[in-house]
Amino acid sequence: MSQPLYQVVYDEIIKRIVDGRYPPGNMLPSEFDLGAELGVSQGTARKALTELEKRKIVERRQGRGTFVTLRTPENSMFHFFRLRSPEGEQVVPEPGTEKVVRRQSNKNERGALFGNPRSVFEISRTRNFRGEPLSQEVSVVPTDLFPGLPDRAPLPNTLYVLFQQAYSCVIIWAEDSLRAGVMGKELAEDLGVDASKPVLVAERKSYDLQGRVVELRTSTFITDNVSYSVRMD
Amino acid sequence: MSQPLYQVVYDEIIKRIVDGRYPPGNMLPSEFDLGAELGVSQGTARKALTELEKRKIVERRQGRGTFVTLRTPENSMFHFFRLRSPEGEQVVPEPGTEKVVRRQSNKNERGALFGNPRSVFEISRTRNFRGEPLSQEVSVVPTDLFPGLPDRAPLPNTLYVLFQQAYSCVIIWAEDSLRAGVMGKELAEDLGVDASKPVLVAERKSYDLQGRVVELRTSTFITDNVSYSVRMD
DNA sequence: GAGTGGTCTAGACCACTTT
DNA sequence: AAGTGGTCTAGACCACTCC
Repeated sequence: MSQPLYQVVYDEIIKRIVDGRYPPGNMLPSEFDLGAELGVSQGTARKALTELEKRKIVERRQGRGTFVTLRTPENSMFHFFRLRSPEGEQVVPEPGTEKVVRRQSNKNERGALFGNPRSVFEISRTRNFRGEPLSQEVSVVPTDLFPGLPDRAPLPNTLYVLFQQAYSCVIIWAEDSLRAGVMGKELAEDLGVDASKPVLVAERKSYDLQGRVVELRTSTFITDNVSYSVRMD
Repeated sequence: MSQPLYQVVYDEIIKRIVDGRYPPGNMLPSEFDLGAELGVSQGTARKALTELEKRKIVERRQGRGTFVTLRTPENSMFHFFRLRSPEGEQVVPEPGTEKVVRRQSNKNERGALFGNPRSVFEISRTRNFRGEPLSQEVSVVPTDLFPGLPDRAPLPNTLYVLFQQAYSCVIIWAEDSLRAGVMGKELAEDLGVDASKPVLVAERKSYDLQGRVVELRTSTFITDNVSYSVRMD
């Protein structure tokens, strides 16, 4: 066989999630039913489901069933927002300002984003933590994938929840590139801090279920009271 | 049963690696032999081995066998050194200066490191990339775990290879806490750059096979020509 | 050809959740 | 009690590596 059977089952389930047959939060058929339907044994269906669980595409609970993962503010924060307080706790930032504009993409954005879009939405937001300025985040997404997005302002704290629930676009992984920099004059005014302040700059590419790059994000963090936590294993 | 059988098998294999019965690079018994010896089926032995492979404790290759992972400069770099060039390639730094001293631990180190050591080695090193200063790294390890370490100077580029091969201490995961900062006067002199330069500071805790914190490391990176890459999934 | 890991099956029983 | 995922077994065959 060119492709393992469990891979075929895996792909088929992804397809059904993408096309809406298994909507977010819904229960999938049992291992036996899925196996019977697709003509494989329970063990093979199980292996596909285990793989899907590892990538957090489904959630399984003994005695209950297997469910399509529903992005919530909690799990979205936990997976994609890596700031921790000095005590090691997850930082839950307070929303600050927000601005959404439609504009032409630049060459870099056009090359990186799915569909080489000429038109993008730019979502700029600031956040605070314990009353102090914490960050600015600028997300750039293709307008094609997210029609009417500016009308939804104010946007939720966690964009990826909106992407899944309103646009059936599920971010499953992302890559950050981190550098040190200085705040800069423009941003310093926005956040009300000194322009020479050192900041942590994170450039992110976000990938969805179908492997498409659907968001480019540049985050600027003030790391006086928080740190960006990375686990390597 | 209180503990799954495959977990018992997993723990037993770890034990055998730690006590030297399965030395680094050596081949383990086959799934069948391992199962027979421990009184479980091949499938159960397999599940334990798969778990060990996921955590990179063993490597498996079809037709060859299962081997205790041997830390090499290559895989050590790949797993624990996250700097990438602008083109996205792994950065291979050039060694700079090196200094190893024995000193008393401070309260923080004593509390965090395994065995609450009063005596530690401090390994300070600088690195360059493409001829430019890149980083300073200061590692702190208990003297008890690494006797005679200063005599081994110059140390290899990748400490973790030495830890495994000379001290049977296998680092399997680590956690970095990242912040932005400024270089500072002292370090600026060492590296020959401006003291006000923004830098990326990474504080690391490294854990070995037995779950012990065996190293605290503070790295200071100049991110003019590199970025610290993080994959979230 | 012998030995290894990789895939797949069929069936059993356990642990947990819901009705 | 019924239905789910979790563990475990025994056995088959395939794909790959090495001798």
